[in-house]
Order: sequence, then structure tokens, then C-alpha cells
Amino acid sequence: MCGRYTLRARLNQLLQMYSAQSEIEISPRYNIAPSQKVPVLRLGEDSGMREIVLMRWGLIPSWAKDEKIGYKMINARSETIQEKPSYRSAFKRRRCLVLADGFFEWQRQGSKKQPYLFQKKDGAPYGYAGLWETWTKGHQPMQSCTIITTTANELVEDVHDRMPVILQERHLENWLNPEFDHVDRLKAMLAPYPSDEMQRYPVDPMVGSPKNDKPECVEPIELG
DNA sequence: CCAGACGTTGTT
DNA sequence: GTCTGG
DNA sequence: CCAGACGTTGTT
DNA sequence: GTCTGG
Repeated sequence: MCGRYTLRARLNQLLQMYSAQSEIEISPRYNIAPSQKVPVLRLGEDSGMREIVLMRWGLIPSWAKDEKIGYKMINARSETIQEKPSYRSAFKRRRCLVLADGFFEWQRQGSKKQPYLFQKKDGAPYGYAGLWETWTKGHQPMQSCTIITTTANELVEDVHDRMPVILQERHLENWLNPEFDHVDRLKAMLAPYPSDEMQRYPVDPMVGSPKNDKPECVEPIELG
């Protein structure tokens, strides 16, 4: 699962890394929560060029009567994404990359919960395989997205049994391209990222509150 | 035919 | 919108 | 994901 | 317990 993550990278770095254009502004984030506006890489609907835009995290299907449904749609299971009514049309034509550089998972220890931060060994930014939709409320179109999950790798599994799909660079072009329709190849991209390219450490439980969006959220702590 | 769901996770 | 269940 | 609210009426 | 809000 993935219900909280970080994006500390600068926009310039992301634009360069993904050869993308953007008109947004962002500041470093240490605790991104569902329902917030998050930076997403996709192909422009008209231009076909890579662009980074802001979307609400929590996918609102086009047919929804009410945006509240988005609170439940923060993740999509890779195993069933193709069949679920809420996700299948986006899986065909509206794939994206949700930009990040770390994610949190909570380990349940009886009634206590211990959060851990997971990131790449070098701390570099990356992207989650994601889907997006447009939903129209009155005359106001709203774009929203979800993060695809898969089974945990060896580094994650004793904290939690699911993890977000970190998309391998080599798959990005086909993943973003709405014309690419090899379903089996798309699904094969939705695999756990290799453990040996990741690191983890425990962090302060204050990350639980979305109000705490500060550097202390990503500092290692000693468990005692 | 119409009505109702459409999601993931964790816990019991 | 589209599918499942009654 | 976790945290926090969860209600109505009347008065200031 | 369940839903909303961030």
C-alpha cells in the first residue's frame, strides 16, 4: 500500500530528469497525504509532450456523483486493475507517473504502529505507476490520480505486505503512451522494485499526522 | 427490466 | 459509464 | 495512510 | 464503528 510519501526534489531537477515541461510551482514535501494536489508526469492531451501537472491524489471516476469517492481510490491493485470499473478505462488510456522520492509504511506492533521511510539508496527521485481521470463538477473539471500497488519486496515485507509500483526508467515511454496497448507488457511493468536498490529506516510517529510536513518526518530514529 | 455497486487495507 | 445481482 | 470528528438549538 | 479531511 502507499498512503503517504515524500517529494523533496526541486521542479528543475524533475523537468531535466524526465525531459518534461511544466507551469506549476512546488516546494519540498516531507509528508504528502491523500486528497492533496500532487505533481504527476503525463503526456499532454493535445501536445503529446511530457508535462508535469498537479492532480488531486485519490482517483474520482468520471461517472462519480460525488468527489468523496476519491478518498477510497488512493491505490489500485496491479493484479486487478484491468477489470475494476473504476480503473480499467484509465488503465487503457490515462497512465501517468506520480513523482516521489520516498514512501512511508506503518508496521503494526500490537496496538502500536511504527512508521518506516523507504527510498532509493541514492535518494534520487522516481515515479510510481499511476492512473488519472478527469471528473467534472458543474463546469469545473477536476483531475485526479491513483498510485498502483503490488506485493512487497524483501525490504518491505516485514513492515507491510504491499508496496507502490516504482516504475523502471526503461518502461516509462510505453507506460505513458496511450497508444501502447500490449496489456500483458503493461502488467509486467507493475512488479516490485528490487530490494537491493532501496533503503529503509524507522522515523518519528509524528509523520502520522498530515499536519506535520517538515524535515523531521524523514530523519532516522533509534528504536527502543 | 431496474437497482446498486464501482476500492484497498487490516482486522475479526 | 458499465457491469452484476435480483 | 492516519487523525479527528461524530449534533442541534439558541444565544452572543 | 465509520466517515471525512489532510
